[in-house]
Amino acid sequence: MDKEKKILDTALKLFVEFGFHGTPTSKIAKDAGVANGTLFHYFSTKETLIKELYVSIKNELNQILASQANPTDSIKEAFRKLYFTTINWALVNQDKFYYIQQVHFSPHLAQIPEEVLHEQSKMHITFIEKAKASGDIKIMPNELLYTLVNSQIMGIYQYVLTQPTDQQQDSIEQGFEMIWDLICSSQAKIYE
Amino acid sequence: MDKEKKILDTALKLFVEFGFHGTPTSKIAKDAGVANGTLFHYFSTKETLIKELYVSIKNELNQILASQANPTDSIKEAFRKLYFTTINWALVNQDKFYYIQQVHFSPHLAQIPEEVLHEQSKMHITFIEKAKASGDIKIMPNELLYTLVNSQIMGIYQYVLTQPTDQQQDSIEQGFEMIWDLICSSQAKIYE
DNA sequence: TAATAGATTGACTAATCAGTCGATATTTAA
DNA sequence: TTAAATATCGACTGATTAGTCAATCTATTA
Repeated sequence: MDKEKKILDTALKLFVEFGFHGTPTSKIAKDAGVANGTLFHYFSTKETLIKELYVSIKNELNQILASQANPTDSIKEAFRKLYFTTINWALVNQDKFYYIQQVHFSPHLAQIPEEVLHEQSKMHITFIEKAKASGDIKIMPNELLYTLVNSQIMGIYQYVLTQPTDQQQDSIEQGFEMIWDLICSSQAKIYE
Repeated sequence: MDKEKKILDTALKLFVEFGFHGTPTSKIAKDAGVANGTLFHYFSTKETLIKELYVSIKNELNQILASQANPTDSIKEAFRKLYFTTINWALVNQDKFYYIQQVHFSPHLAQIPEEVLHEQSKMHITFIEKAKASGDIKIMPNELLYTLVNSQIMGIYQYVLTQPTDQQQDSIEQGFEMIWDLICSSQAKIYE
């Protein structure tokens, strides 16, 4: 297996379990089955490793979301896909989803260039603008809409985690109706 | 000034800015104006300091919320107070609010005993049960309600942070209408 | 006053860890 | 086949840091 990838995988597992501080690079290398120096051959510093792991995970999710997009979908359908795909991806990749938050609430986030972060949310912002233009969505600032949807997804995800597997999809569905109700314009609702 | 409190205040500031790893105990002691040994007199380990800081902050917020509670308030009014007080407290105490999330997405959370965490959310859970019994709130699991409200508060808070001060209260108000709309029973809505 | 307990100090240490480096192996390209 | 480039190794180091400790100071109490 590709050693660079092995290092990333191992780092993810250890960072999530023991935190950044609690994970020495030597342990990452050892668990990944590579020499100490090899880790620094691929990632010049520990900080670089932390950042590149973050970016690779965000890219993975974004690529999956992009692959689902279908121009002929209605706004609601498109939004539904975004929501379901994200939550289900998070359920299958709990470590990765957790790691995103872990970086988000750490000083490492400030080390990631603004343009990289912007690149990550670009797709969502474009979608939001399209949705608003369609009139299916309440008039509100883009930022607010983005933040609300994000936090709702976080909330539902966290709740679903506490549930038995066979009830999860129902809850996700309910969560979708709620958030859609929250953001769709009442006008659109009437004619729905 | 009380040295123990000075240490906690300094630790908060440094942890938020530089993270747990990036903040040596020696720097906390120095910035707090106490000797190295004094820090360990009050907090036997760095881990203890991290945990006690978390608990003290949560307690502070909970006490403020409890002091606002008024038994004669309607459910909506009581919920409104909870929501407004939390967000406004968060705006005034951004470091503390951030620190709560920082601990939440770190391995340190697992070090805090279940009973302490439960104690922290007890008030909210009691309120949720009262609200549900009143019929003003949609029928849904306590956990879901709790998580949804929490994440909605996080979302609104984060959005409000990006806004100029003079528009913040309006946004918080709008956010309240949204979340109330999300959780109040349609039956109660009709007779409102 | 004398005695006890707690608070405070800062130099010190044992351990850890991020990152280096020179040597060796492997792959690629000419 | 040869040469250059890249990958891999792991012992090593310089710096850092959590936590200790014996000594001193301060407050309380009998």
